[in-house]
Amino acid sequence: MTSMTSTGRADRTVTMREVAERAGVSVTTVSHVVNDKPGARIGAEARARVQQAVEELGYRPNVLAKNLVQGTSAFIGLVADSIATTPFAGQIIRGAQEEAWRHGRVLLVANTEGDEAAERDALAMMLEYKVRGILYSTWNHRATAIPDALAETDHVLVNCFAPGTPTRAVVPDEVDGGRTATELLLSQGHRRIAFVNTTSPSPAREGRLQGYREAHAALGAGVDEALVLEAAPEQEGGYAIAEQVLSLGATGVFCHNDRVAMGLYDALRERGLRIPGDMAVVGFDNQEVIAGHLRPPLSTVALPHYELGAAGVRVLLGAEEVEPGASLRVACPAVTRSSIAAL
Amino acid sequence: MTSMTSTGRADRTVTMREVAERAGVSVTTVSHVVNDKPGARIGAEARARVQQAVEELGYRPNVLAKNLVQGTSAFIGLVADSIATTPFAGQIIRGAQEEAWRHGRVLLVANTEGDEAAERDALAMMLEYKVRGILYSTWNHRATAIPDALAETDHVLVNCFAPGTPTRAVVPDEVDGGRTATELLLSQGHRRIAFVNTTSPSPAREGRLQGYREAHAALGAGVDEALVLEAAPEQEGGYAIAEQVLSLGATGVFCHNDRVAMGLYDALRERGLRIPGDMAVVGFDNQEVIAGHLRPPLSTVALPHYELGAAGVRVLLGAEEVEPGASLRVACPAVTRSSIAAL
DNA sequence: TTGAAAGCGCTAACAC
DNA sequence: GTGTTAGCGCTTTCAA
Repeated sequence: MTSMTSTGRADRTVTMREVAERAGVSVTTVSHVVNDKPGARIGAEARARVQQAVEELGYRPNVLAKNLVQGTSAFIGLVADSIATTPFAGQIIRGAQEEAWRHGRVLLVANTEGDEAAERDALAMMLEYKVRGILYSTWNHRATAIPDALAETDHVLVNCFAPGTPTRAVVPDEVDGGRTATELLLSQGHRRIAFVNTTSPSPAREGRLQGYREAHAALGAGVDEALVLEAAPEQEGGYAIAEQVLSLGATGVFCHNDRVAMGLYDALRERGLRIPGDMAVVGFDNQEVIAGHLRPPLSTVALPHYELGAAGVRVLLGAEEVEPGASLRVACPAVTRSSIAAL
Repeated sequence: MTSMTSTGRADRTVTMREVAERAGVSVTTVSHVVNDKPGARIGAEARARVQQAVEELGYRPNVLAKNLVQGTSAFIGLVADSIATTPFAGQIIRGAQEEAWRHGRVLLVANTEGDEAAERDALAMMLEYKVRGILYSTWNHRATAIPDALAETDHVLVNCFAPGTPTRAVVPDEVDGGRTATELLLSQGHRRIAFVNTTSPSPAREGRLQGYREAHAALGAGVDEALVLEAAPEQEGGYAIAEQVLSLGATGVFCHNDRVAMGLYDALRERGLRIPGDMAVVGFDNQEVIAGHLRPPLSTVALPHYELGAAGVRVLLGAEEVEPGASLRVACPAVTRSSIAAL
């Protein structure tokens, strides 16, 4: 047992040489045993002595030294523009983190909160740590310009894309999501489905609308363009749009996101209307705290953040193929709860 | 300019020796210039040549090599039990991340999602990277047992504590929080304040109740024990407890958390009651998506997750002093919105 | 089956 | 002012 300080820290760092000495073998042998080198003929007796020495000394290999000699690090960098604002970034990080781990890699995370200097510093740091590659992610799906430093290493964009560059990206399939959300309502017999889209231009806005149209088209049903509304993508927007939705005679609503749905819930309730009886509601995002706990729980479509992060790592490591300049589109699965009923 | 592959990766790694050669100086000189060594007498001319060479070659120092020779790494490990379940863990990570950065350190994050094997692996990994120390955190404030491997390096607990050990911890000040929440109501003249506590035993449960009592005591006001209720710490619990709160003749409620408050909102609204007119409501946690957007926006008390992470780093680095076995208590600030009105 | 030795990229004496 | 040199802890030929 090594001695400890009052706060419990082991004060000496055990090296391979010490293990070798105690086991009475060379460092080469220790290296072979510790790394379980295939094709290394080590006597059972020597191996045992090494293992015992490792145990007794509490030896931990120094990965930094190993990386240095091998010329490769196991690091993957992830720069996120915001881990504060939403729980979304957390899921991207988690997905990347776990997938990296599965491949024996370690994630170096930096959040820039949109600050350019912070971003530059973060990238420099990652490059100095000789990362295997960098994942550049944004919390909301959008087009972005990529910083120059990224070019110094392999990189993949996550939840964003850089039009007109050869950069590979992994993004949510908004069209698929819009279609899925609409189908949730169509499949229950609804035919007058209002779509409360967001007012801010974005891939989500265009994509989900297209999905809404496609879902109708697939059924040979037409879309009454009057049913396509717009509101600020927040509770307040959903609350304010209720009147219009009602006046249009819709029996179901597809909201741009869960927060809009939450606001709509409030407005409907104030009018004494019931969900899903008087109005079926579908959200988007699957923001747990909201969707899972509204009354009634909200049926919605999930933004696949975890999967985005995980796929990003796979693309970076070449485990998943994506053409230069292309985007891998990840499906947005339906999450059925109880805010929809058959018409 | 170094040549690039189709995906934009620089394919060669430039070393200090190459910079030295191109600048026509020794590596020592390069090292001095690059690190801006204090007390290094370098001629203006040589310095300029080095800087130019660095620029032209696109040289990036190899931190791993530097760490190796200096015997110290700039890594700090953070193991979190859950970055998935709540947005809270994200804030702890962010706080730790940014504070570490301020001290020139890099955070190595691992999330275990409660899995023991994952935790063991994560700790082993961090130890192998020769971290300066480890932050061990949980998403909710609670007592915890600490894994043996932690003893191998300096460590600090964040949002949890290990009773009966010399481990230092950083936790939210629940008593302060409970007092703050109660005072929000008391200061508006409310005297019959119901407290919907959680049913699960925890520091939060005991602490907030104590704070509730202290706030009353400070005013010389007694506490009617009948006003202290309990409910499952979720929307559903808040919804179900409404009847009791009302029957007690309370004019204000302090809810164990924002989700309980959200459920209570629903129940009050169903009865045609208005907030804050008919009932003033205070939550706890300051869970943005909820508290900031309920109708009316919820006054609450914030759990200082960011600050917990940041303080953890400071304690670990010795920038903030904490006795072995002691806990640093971080205040829970009030966040005033519009769910309270003067009586 | 095992060991000696070179060297990864860098820093830090110490010499010039 | 600037260069030489000896490692940091490890892997990896190559030889024994």
